[in-house]
Amino acid sequence: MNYWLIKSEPDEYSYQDLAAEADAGRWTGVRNYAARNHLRGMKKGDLALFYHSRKGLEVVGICEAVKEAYPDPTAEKGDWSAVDFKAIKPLKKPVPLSDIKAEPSLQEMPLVRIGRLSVMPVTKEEFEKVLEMGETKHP
DNA sequence: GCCAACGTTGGC
DNA sequence: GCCAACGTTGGC
Repeated sequence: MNYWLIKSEPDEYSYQDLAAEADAGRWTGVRNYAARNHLRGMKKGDLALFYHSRKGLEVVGICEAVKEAYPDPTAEKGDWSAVDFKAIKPLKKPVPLSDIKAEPSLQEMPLVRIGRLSVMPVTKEEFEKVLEMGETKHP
């Protein structure tokens, strides 16, 4: 079991959009090699924090990988990957980036260190700490 | 809207 | 193969 954090601009694809999907939502559009390689490392059943970038700037919910990396159908050329996720549960209280930056145990997260990375691994400890800050128990 | 950080591209 | 220039992302 691995843990991840995925980012999306809520104007493009929000957690609410993912939660509204009948089955699972397709995570496409990654055009960054580091992020793509992380996508390919995901296994079915892995859990991910869903973060709203640009607008919101907060972790809003938890989702689960239900289909492992496959060729991104939105990529006209190049070697890119997509992963399917389903929403598990929203956080009772979204955890803003400012709180993550203020939490000493979360300073090593790529979210804090490498702002532009859109898919990143997080440790079990980091994952659970964010859930605790969002007052949601481990699903 | 601006600017910093990072990745990618292209000239040499 | 190096490095400068450019483009994109994302926080502020």
